[in-house]
Amino acid sequence: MRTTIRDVAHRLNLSITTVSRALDGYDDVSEDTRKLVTETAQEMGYAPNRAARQLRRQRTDTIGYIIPANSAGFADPFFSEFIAGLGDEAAAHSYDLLVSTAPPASPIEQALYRRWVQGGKVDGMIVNRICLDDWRLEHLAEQSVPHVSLERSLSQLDFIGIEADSYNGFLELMAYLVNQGHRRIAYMGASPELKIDHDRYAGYQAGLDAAHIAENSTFVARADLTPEGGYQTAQILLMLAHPPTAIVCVNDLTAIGTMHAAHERGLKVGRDIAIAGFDGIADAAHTQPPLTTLDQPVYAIARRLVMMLMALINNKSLEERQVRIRPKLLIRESTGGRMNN
Amino acid sequence: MRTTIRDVAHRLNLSITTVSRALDGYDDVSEDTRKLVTETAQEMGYAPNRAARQLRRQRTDTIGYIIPANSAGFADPFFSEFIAGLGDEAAAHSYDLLVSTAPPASPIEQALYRRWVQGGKVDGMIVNRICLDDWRLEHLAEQSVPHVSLERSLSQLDFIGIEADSYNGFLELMAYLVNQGHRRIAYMGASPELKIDHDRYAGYQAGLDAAHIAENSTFVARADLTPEGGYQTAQILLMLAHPPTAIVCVNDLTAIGTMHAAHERGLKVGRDIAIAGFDGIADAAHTQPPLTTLDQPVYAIARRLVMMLMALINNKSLEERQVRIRPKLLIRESTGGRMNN
DNA sequence: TTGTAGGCGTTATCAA
DNA sequence: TTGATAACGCCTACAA
Repeated sequence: MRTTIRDVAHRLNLSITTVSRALDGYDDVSEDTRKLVTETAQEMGYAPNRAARQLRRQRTDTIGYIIPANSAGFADPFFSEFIAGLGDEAAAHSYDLLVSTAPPASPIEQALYRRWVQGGKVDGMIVNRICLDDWRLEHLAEQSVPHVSLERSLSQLDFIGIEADSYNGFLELMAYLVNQGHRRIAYMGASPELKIDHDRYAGYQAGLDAAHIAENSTFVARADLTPEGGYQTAQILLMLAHPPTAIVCVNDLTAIGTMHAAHERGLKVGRDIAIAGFDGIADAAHTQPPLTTLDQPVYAIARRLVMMLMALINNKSLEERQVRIRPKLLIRESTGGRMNN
Repeated sequence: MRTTIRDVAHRLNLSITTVSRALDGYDDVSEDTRKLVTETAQEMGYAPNRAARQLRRQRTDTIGYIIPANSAGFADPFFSEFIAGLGDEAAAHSYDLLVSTAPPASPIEQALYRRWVQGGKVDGMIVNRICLDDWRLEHLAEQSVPHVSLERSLSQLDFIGIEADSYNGFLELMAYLVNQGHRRIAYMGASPELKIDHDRYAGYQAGLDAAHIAENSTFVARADLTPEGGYQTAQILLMLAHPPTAIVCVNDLTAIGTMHAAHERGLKVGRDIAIAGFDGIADAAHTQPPLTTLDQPVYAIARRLVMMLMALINNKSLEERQVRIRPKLLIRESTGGRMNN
């Protein structure tokens, strides 16, 4: 049996009330008593039972995040960085982070939401990998569960969270490539239901438009955000009779796979073909050649999301309900340039 | 207010006892009642309050894992894969996974353990990145909290978990390199307190020994498991008057940084220098050139760890308390070979 | 400054 | 087959 507050109280011949208040820092307890209590509690290895506290306080001091894992054994550094950010910021508020994985829109995911949200296992949720039409956001809004998201859905009335300005990021990237002389630029995206694909594709199109280049449908391909998917799909693009001279990818992992495919066909990336990604994962700086990418501060974004969620949960006012972050174009050798970084 | 079991009972003019038992699948409740209850509960969106259930049952159906994050903004794909494995297997047992991050052996980490373990927030713990002398394992054993670990410490009396056979893996890798004609082989490790560094370094030494090569202390370097660290540290090795012709790295990220440094000095990896890693992260197959590595099935290991922990928590018997996994040598172009994969 | 007592929502024991 | 009732450990009005 673990030590409870009763044990501590009993040892000191005090009431549990006094012990409770001493430990919680109420000011209606004498300094001597407080000191005695905290020391004894420490010594006995007492820590308040979380379940009991939760039941009583009607809050869990826990937030939840479900990793949208499509395939078993996936491994996007984006998530380790994201989770590290969530965990660190949560810990800074003495909150815990509950994590699970579930394929998007699967029954597993729905069961999890039920268990966590209806069962009061979490006080709020973090959501990402948003779809244009996303049941999770609707569900959470309906249940009035505090939540923040990275990216927003179209149906969302009152969006609270952060979004990357993918559109303008891609526009900038496209302008850069056009400026380098590229006219045959391909887009390697992800599932078109994803908000990020939607935005980045739109940025791609706008970039073509601005340069008065007609869109070529054979230059639009979609993979699954993994290096493997990028590798496979890039092969198709590269086998075209008139292949592209540049490929912009929806994320870094896809770009890494794409580079691999290009190398394999004997192309020198950065000279024979330009390839760029999105995310700015740590690896991207160390690929060969280093990868041009639209860098977004994933760790900082995660922390900021938790800060926003904390405010929401505790009914604090939010200075900004919707934060827009412009990714930073890091030009490296994979697109031939050496302008910075 | 969320719907409670009372609401359901009230709506059906039944006692909460009956509702509880109907939902939990006891057989002393009539089929009609059960059907009625489950349907109504579903319709009302009832899910049992977790805190109350935990308090009553004295178990949380939750396991914990603390990511040993040394630096902010780290991002090792090892962890996303590991966490995905933990989450998936936990979910398969209807368990939840509580995650946090803390620098190893920091006060933050200790406070977390206190909150989770003493506070009964988790039923068991997963531990990895084991140090030769690891306070976490001692603490958990002392408190008799169920736990399993990836790797073991020296002080551990009764180790339950999985360990990679790093020693023999490195031995095999060294034999391969020697066989390729390498005599000047460097070791790029991590903190020597880590069990993985200890084992892999020992394997490196044994490999030298077997080939009757004297150890050269300038060929032993240590980084911090990141690409950045590998990059920095490799520069030192490569600037030696007589640099190594091969570098074996303690993990893939370090190897990626090392490759970067080599490229930067104009070396063609796989021809002018051989570089190998450990882990088998997905990226490793798509680096340029593809990275030779000792592949360990991280996702499967994570799942297996949770299975073992489940057995421990539920007092089931464990067929194997200590599992040893031999990593698989994947020879790719970064060491010049093309033998497989 | 300290103590008494009620209840958070469940599950389990016992009685009907 | 069902229902009343007592905990689980904690916090907090209220009383002393």
